[in-house]
Amino acid sequence: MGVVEYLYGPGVEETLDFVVRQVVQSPEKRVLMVLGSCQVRYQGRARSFLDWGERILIVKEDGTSIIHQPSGREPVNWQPHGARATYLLQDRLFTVHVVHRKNRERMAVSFKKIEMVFAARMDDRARVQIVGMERDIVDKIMENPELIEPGLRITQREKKTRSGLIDLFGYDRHHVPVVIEVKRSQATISAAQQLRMYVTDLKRGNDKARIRGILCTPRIPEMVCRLLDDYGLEYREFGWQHQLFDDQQTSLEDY
Amino acid sequence: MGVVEYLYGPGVEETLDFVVRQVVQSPEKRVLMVLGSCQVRYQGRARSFLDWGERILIVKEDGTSIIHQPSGREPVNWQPHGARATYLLQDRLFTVHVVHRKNRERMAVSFKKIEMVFAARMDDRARVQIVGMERDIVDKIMENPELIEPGLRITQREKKTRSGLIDLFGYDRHHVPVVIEVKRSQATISAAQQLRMYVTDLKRGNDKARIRGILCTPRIPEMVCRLLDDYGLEYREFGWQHQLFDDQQTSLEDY
DNA sequence: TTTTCAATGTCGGAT
DNA sequence: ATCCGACGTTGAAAA
Repeated sequence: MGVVEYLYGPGVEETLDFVVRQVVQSPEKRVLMVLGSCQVRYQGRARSFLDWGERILIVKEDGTSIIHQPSGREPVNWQPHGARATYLLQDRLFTVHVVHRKNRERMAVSFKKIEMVFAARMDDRARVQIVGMERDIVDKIMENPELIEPGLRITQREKKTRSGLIDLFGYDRHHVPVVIEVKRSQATISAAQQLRMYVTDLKRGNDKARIRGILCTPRIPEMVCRLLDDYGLEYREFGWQHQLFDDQQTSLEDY
Repeated sequence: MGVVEYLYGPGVEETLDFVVRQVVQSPEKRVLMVLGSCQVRYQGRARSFLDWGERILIVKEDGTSIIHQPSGREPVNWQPHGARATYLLQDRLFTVHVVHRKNRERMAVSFKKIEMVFAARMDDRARVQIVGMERDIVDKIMENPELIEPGLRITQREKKTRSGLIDLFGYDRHHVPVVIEVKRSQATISAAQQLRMYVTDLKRGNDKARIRGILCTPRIPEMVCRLLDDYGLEYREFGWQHQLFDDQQTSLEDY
């Protein structure tokens, strides 16, 4: 990080001065972090109030603002990118107003005590590379349709229907049309319905036509299974962990 | 915050020593934050790699670990609560291994340069109070069904069917059964399907029975509207912003 | 811009 | 523990 400026245990005036100098008036974008005791109000899609407590506030370069409590993955309050933060003293509290004009939302964070504040220019041009998403599973099936069943031919990917995009479309060994819907994690009721709708759509104007629907997913709850049955649809167990590579178990044991 | 200890620009050995003393061996749970240049690997439900860049790592009291880039609301890598962090030097890198045994997942963060590291005991017992969630809208309709239409009577909330819980159930002014599905934000295709399934379920064994289905939502896309039409279902515009209180616009204008 | 759908979704509640 | 649905979901891709 090119520059990291910070204050340890500053007063509210000192904090405001620091933020104005290091973030607001800085020629380069900076990420701001504040640790301290604060209260949070939010108004927008909903409305919320969070009483005093010790938290971490981060205001990012793109306006994203998040407030983290000492536990939990999700920020307790936030504004997404595109928001704008302004800083001021209000009733002897260091207050950050984060306004998202486009979304018509705003959040106000008021600190009565600041343990630490710091501003950093962060250089990060890397983007995370992920393997194991739905796209990868679809790729794998395209490549080798026999993974689903012998004789299966895939002819289209992301085939359009009136009700959305079909993941995979093709014909089985008896030339019966097959619709395949892929889910990377446990099958849901909604996935079953989605598949059903695709099949129904394709049958339009030819109601007695035989069209198979297959839901490919690593796991399926009882209820979803019943639903598929009711709709005359099928299910294939298909998890990327077994298909894409199978070294997960051993390497996890290392710890 | 009772205690906030920190180091500015420490070396990797110094960092490890600090973390062991302040976090691992601390009798009280602490939240750890590290700013610096790191690389991240993840393996579990999927697999990912993130090349060098300047980021913020937070390891919370409950094991939650998140890595934030200088923009975006979502952590670029993370582990949810229940994970456990261990700290070590590896190839002259300060490395944090976060392992989630239950989920069979792990994440490794390696720092080559640390700008700042600090550990804080955070006291936060407050929980956010939110108004404007689906529950609140359902409450409002329960209280005054006329908001939906004159003569409507609600008799059941969270009525069970074979395919799930119906938000609201009752009878209209002509004693026709009505199923109401509430969505706090824009209606989705899946919501329309859900409602349809509820109505179908209730008709079971009495297929010609008239049962109305109403989707209550503040906004509905064209396609969902068509779907509802196809299924013989209805839609009522119902946004909590107008119904629960109506001072949002004026107060947002203040900024 | 709007719509649609995936996500290492996370989280809470109910069974 | 599994299952189910909401979320101030966010984010990306396509229309």
